[in-house]
Amino acid sequence: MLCAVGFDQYDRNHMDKPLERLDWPSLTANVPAAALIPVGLRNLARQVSAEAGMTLFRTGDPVRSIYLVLHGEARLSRLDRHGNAIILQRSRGGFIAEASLDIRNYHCDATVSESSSLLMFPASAFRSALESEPAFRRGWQSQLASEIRKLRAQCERLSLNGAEDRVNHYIESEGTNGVICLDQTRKSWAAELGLSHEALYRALRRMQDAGWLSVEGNQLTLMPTRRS
Amino acid sequence: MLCAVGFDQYDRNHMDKPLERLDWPSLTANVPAAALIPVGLRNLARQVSAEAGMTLFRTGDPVRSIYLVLHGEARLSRLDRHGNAIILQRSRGGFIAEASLDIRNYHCDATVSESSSLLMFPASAFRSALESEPAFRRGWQSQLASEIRKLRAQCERLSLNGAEDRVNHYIESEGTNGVICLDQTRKSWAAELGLSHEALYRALRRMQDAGWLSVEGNQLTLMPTRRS
DNA sequence: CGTACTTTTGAATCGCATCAAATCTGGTGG
DNA sequence: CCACCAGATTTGATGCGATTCAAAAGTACG
Repeated sequence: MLCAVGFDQYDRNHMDKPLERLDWPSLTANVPAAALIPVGLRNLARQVSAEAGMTLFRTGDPVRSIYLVLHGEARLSRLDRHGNAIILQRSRGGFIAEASLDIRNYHCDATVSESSSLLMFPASAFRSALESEPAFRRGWQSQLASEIRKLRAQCERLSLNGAEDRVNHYIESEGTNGVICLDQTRKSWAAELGLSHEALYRALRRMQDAGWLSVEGNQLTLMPTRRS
Repeated sequence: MLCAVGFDQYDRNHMDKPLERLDWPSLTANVPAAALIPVGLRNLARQVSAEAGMTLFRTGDPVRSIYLVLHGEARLSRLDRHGNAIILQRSRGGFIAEASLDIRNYHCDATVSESSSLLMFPASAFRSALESEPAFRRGWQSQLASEIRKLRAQCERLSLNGAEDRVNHYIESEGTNGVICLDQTRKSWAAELGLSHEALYRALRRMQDAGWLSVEGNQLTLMPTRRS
């Protein structure tokens, strides 16, 4: 399912929209991270499209570009010893693999999980802009710190024993006021929670039966009556 | 076991060594992160000592200081709904809670797990130094990125199902060439691995019996014969 | 020497992973 | 439009492994 060639080779043939057509102001409504990019760096961006399953880069590839997901979703993953992919990051409307900016080679694989459009920035120009643009740099540091907090929450969640506790923790930490609208399939969510999809289905069922959770399509609501 | 007052109040009575006595060059041998600190910021540091169990700050406290662990160990933790502490970070010879620099209030508790000495930097001066000192800023960004990679490895580990797989992953990713010297008790390590301490003991036993792991005190060695 | 904590082993229980299978869903091509 | 297909969703049955409770032995520290 994965593309056999790296994105750096592929995209030369598939760059579809000239960059001039990019409506930057309206872009930043859906992709707040785009607002950070200074104008000089914007002009060096290449806009690319990718189909589901395509590979952006692989473990060991040199870090030449920084990717910003405009629409769709990109994922960072690694294979465990049994060959199962473990998802390390999921980005919708933001950067992917921010932490690779200061290393030479990637430590993970990055793929696109649905039809997506992205911006690619040359890594060297990206680093220079961070040096010369204080506002950009502050925003970037803030992104890194925010990613750290998110990952700590993920670790906290994965160290909970029960499936129901993980669901509860996810909704409370990733949602707003006990409500969340899932942006992925349940199967994929199960993997993010470190559960088999069957275990997740059953946990959701139990929580509904206990009157603890309300499910309407992709919108999940924790009932205030039994919130911890 | 936790100290009833915040560290900001406590330390005024317990600052033991005048800062002048700090031997910065020799310090950086054990605490590489200290080498990043520009001289101007060094002079604003307060050196403090803390006994095992003392609290540095609590969830909700305003972020006034940045802590650097010189000797000993500091931990970032949160309580789950059952009242069990979950360790989110463990720092020996480095910064603690780096990601809190750009937020107003802490999201975790920080405690000292053994007799330790630390440096406290005023958060505002720390932020100014990051603005004005390019080398310091680069080092800091690199620290943040490194913390992200470490947390991703931790998430990857916690999403492995078997106890033996987690032990194996820990030694391979935190150790060097399949060898690691534990810097904590096994009980504490078990919690970091998301396991009960009994499960960890049994996993270690099974791995030894299988000739897969060699244990000599705190030094664990994965046998090359059966490395994945 | 006593105390608190870690280390270690045992036994019972519970929950999740796994395998299996049926249904539902969205998207594709005839 | 309908048939079809791949993948997601959902439920059931089974086994294993981790948690839990219990207890003994070892260890560090005052």
